[in-house]
Order: sequence, then structure tokens, then C-alpha cells
Amino acid sequence: MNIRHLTFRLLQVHVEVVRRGSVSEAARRLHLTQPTVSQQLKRLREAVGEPLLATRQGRLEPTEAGLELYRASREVLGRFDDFADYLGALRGGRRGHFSIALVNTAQYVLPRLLGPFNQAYPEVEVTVHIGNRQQMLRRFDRQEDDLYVFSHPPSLAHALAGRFLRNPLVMVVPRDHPATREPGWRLHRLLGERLLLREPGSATRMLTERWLLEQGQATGPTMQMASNEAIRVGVASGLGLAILSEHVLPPEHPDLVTLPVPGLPIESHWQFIARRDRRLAHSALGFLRFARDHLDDCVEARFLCNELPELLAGLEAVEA
Amino acid sequence: MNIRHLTFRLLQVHVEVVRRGSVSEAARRLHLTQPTVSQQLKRLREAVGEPLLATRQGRLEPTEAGLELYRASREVLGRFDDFADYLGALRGGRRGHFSIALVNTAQYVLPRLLGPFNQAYPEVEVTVHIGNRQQMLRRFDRQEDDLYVFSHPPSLAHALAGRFLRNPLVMVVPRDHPATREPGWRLHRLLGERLLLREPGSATRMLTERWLLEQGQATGPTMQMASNEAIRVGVASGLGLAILSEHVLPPEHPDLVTLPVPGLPIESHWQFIARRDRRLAHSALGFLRFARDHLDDCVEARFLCNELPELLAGLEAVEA
DNA sequence: GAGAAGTATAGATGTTAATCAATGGATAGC
DNA sequence: GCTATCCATTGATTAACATCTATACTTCTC
Repeated sequence: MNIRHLTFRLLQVHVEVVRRGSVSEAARRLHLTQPTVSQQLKRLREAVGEPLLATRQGRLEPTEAGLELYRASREVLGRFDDFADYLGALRGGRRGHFSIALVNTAQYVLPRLLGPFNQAYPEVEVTVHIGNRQQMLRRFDRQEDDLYVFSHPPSLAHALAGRFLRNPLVMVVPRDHPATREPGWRLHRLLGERLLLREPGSATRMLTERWLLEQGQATGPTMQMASNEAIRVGVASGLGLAILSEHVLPPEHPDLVTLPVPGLPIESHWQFIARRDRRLAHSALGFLRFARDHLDDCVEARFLCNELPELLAGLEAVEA
Repeated sequence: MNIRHLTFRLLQVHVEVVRRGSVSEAARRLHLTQPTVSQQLKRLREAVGEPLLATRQGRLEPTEAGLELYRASREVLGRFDDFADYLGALRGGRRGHFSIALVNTAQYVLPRLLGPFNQAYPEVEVTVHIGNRQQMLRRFDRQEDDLYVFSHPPSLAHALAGRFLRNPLVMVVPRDHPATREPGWRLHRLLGERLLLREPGSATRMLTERWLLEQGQATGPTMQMASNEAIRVGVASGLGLAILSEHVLPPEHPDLVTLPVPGLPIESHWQFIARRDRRLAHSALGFLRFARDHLDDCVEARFLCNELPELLAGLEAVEA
């Protein structure tokens, strides 16, 4: 038997003929003419190298080989029906896998979206990679993930972006800091104090440094700490001041105060980035649609900034 | 996904590429050129409607759809390997089914062949139909069986025959019959007695009547009984005489005597008959080969008459 | 034994598949 | 950054498929 000459179509025809016990009837059901079916059977018989059907009292009955082929064909066609279902689920975004890469700061918010998404699409697996901006840029360059979250996107030559969340950076000081009691405190005094900074490559640090430059003020000593957590705890313990994302602050923070500094908060946004040159996994697309539709249920209204409709429109244009 | 454009060949190629992680390597293994494989992959991708492979760190890895297709393909190809095995067994006569139709008298001998055959080929199923000559002729006309056993074959226009066993018909009388003590008994006296006959249509009866005619003797009363068993018991109980196949007599028969009548035994033979216009099941062919090779182990030497080599040669000529 | 229904074959045609050699563009390793 | 390797594409050719209409052949049925 030469499997290379078998096609699924031939198997379908064989199954139909065995079921109906008649070439003509099978032809009608398959919307073919009778000679076509006869010829397909002939080819199938030649491919298998055995007679597959025998006429017994006016009805076509499969031979032993024909019966076994019928069984095999049904299994095989059934298996591909299953595969088609799988594909359908994949395409509908109801199943599959995608990965998303976050800058550190975003990890405080994204679970609010991922949790409900997972409830709604339990068969979709999501891998989340977390790191600082530098690391995320590397992943982006290597196209390692389906989606990225940046506050300031890299070159958009090969990517599409859509904002989804405000990310205001505010000045945090210890609760007992003199400026909290002294209405007339001066910025240059404040900036003379020690500033706790994220490592270079962090977006928070970049924005902070740019803002400091804009202020045209001399700055005091700094201390570098590699995580938002560490900085927050550092400020609370009187180690210095810091400019941090509001999302980093816990809802209740008895040891900290955000200081209403003129020129602050630094307005930045998080955005979803998808590469334009790489086909997005259906499930990732499904996640973006979910985010678009449920963002306002998942995040506080004051942070809302839903530009995802535009992003999705852009992505769908790329598809076509 | 349009299943009509899928071929087993494409699946084989996909499986090989996924296994090797390389188009070129797969091409080498499949004895194809690299562009051929690339193009097959393209067709497959188009048939499925999804990307199936993605290059990840220098190696081709299947996408989710590609992985699922790989799984489906392996199952399906495996299923057809099984089918090929089944076909092999069928063709080798190691499995399958055939039916054989016997005239009544032959049922005393055929089990001697069928028993050992079943030991040697436990996966072959045999259906045995038993009846008198008339009934067997009907079955033969309708081509209902693979093999037939006749003592006198029907027209051989559409069939091939091969003798395999002598079937001598002898005169049986009760043990206490006068002729057994009286050396000078006369045939015409004997034939004046009641003769137990099989029903019309029976081969034994046909041969008996022809022999009686040849003797040119007037015959006495007759009684008709529908089975060899009944006749044997009838003779033993003094109901009359009979001409019976030696095979019908049990090894020990205290109530019966076979009388050495001049002109007896009537020499006849059993033969296997196979239709020439119907392809013989591989298993039936296997049975004939088995009979050819093991006949002398299965029957008494004095009945041996193995013309099966000729029959098989004839059948193989028909195949070609 | 004539008719009806079913099946097989033949001839024709447009489509698709299978395959190759040649070539251009990506990528990884040194 | 150069080079070898790999992959995709193009263009071409031959074979195979899918399908039809028309016709011939079987085989039940009445």
C-alpha cells in the first residue's frame, strides 16, 4: 500500500460509499456524479492494492480490507475534526498561549487585568516576564514575546502601541519630613536632600532625570536601589526622598507622604506594544480585546486611559 | 481548514520537519530538495490557514497549531501503519475470514484438516456450510463461498478443482447378514434386498444409482433416509443394505460389515473447488496451501490423493 | 426477457501537486 | 564584518487529480 497516494478526500468517499452501500447514493450525498465516485474508488483500491468492496445481494459491502480501511478512515477523519476544533478555539482566542513582558513597575497593575482574563478564558495560558526597561528592550529586539508593556515605547518602526493606563510619578517623602508641616518649603532645599534612584535603564529613572534637568536645579547626593520596593521602604525609613509611580504605593502607607511638588506628577502612561512584523497569537489578540472591553472594571477610574480600540484597529489592519 | 487539500505526504513532511527542526535536514532524510520541502510546508500552512512553524534561536519550532498538527499527524500516520500491518497479515493469509461449503459426507474428514489449520493460523476465521449436493450447487451458483468440496464438481467453466482425498463407496451389511458366512452369495440375491438410499440430489445416491444401472441387475425395494448417520444405523439394525462412503463408518463398527462386492468400491474423490471468476480470499488460499503441505499428516495414507499443487498452480495463474 | 437501476469505462479538460535548479535574503558563528 | 548555512521564492516541467458527459456493461425485478 502506498500511503503517498492516499488523500483524505478518498477516505471520505470510501466512508460514504460503505455507509450507503451504493456508489450512486454516495455520489448524490457528496454532490458528485456517479462516475467520479467510481473512479475515486478505483484509485483507492489501486493505492491499497486490495479489493475494498464486493457486491453482495445488490448492495455494496466492504471486503475485510475495505472494512478495516473504513475503520481507519473514520478514526483519522475524526482526529482531524478534532484538530479543526482545536484550530477554531485557537483562532477564537479561547485557547492557546501567549507571553507578555512587563517593566517592573507595571507588575503592580497588570494582575488586575490578567486575573479576570484568566477567569474568562481558563484555557489560555499566559507567561509573564518581568524586568527593567533595558531587559525588556532586549526581549523586544529578539521578538521573544507577543506583547510588551512599556511606559515609553522603543522605536515604533516595527511596532504598534496603545496606552491603557496613566502612570503618574510623584514625590514621596517620609511622613515626618519637615516639608509636610512647613507650607513654604522650597524646591531647591528639597532637591538638596538625598534622592533614591532606580538603576540606569529604568524608565522611572529616565523620567526622573529628565524632570530634574528641566527644573534647572542643582541636585544633591543620590543612592541607587534596584527595585521600587526597596526605594519605598528606604524612603519610609528616612533614607531620603524619591520620585515613584503612584502604583507602587500601597493603598495605605502610614510611613509615607506624597508631596504636592509643582511640576509633578510627571505624567507618563503604560502602553501595550505589539510588534507589527510578527503575527500576534490569537490568544494575545483576545487578551487585548478583553482589556479594551473590561479595563474600566479592573482599574481605578483616575488611572483610566483606554486607547486600545485604536491599537486593535491598527492590528487588524496589519492582519489584512 | 480545508481537509480536501491535505495529503498524507504533507503530513509526513511536516512530521519530519518538526522532528528535525530544520527544513534542509528533513529534505535530506526524505530524499527531496530543500525547496520542495519548503513548498510543501507552504501548501500545508495554506491548507491549515495558520502558521505552523516559527524560527526560534536558529531552530524551527512548531507553533501551537503546528504542534497540534504534529500530534494529529503522528496518530494518523500510525493508524495507517497499523492498517498496512493488517493488510500484510491479510495478504499473508495469517488473518481474515473465508467460508467453505461441504457436501454432507465430507464433514467426516474435513475437520482433520481444519483443526490443525486453526492451530497454525489462529487469527483466521473459517465458516463451514454443510448440506447435500443440491444445496451446495445453489451456493456455488450464487458464489456464496470461497471454497467448495464436492465429490463430483459442477461445470468447471468458472471453476478450478483439485482432488485431495479418495472417497471409496462400499457395500455395508449387518454383521449377521447371511452373505458374510456364505462365500458363494450372488449379487442379484443381494440386490433383491432392501437398499437404503440417500435423498435425490445427494452425490452418494447419484453414484450408487449409476453403479446399479451398470450392473444391469433388477433392484429390490428401497428406503430413503436423509443422512448418512441414519443409513448407517439403519443397516446396523437390519433395515437393509447400503452403499456408503468408507469415511462414514466409524473406526470400530461391531454391527456392520463391508462386503467385498465385485465392482466395488465405487471410486470417487473429494475435491476442492474454487471459482475462477472470483478472487479467492488470501486466507482461503492460505488454507489450500496448508492442506497441500500437511495433508499427509492429517489423513490416513490409504485415502491420500494430493492434487492440490496443480490446483494452486492454476489459481496462481489466474491471479496473474 | 425486457426494463430499470446501478456500476464501470472511456475520453476530455482544467486544476493542482510534486519536483527540480537557480537565486536572493536572513542568520549565526567565528 | 565575513562567510557558510539555512530558508523562501521563482519559474519550469511533468505527472496526477478531480471532475464532467456519454456510453457500455451488470444485475436485480417483474
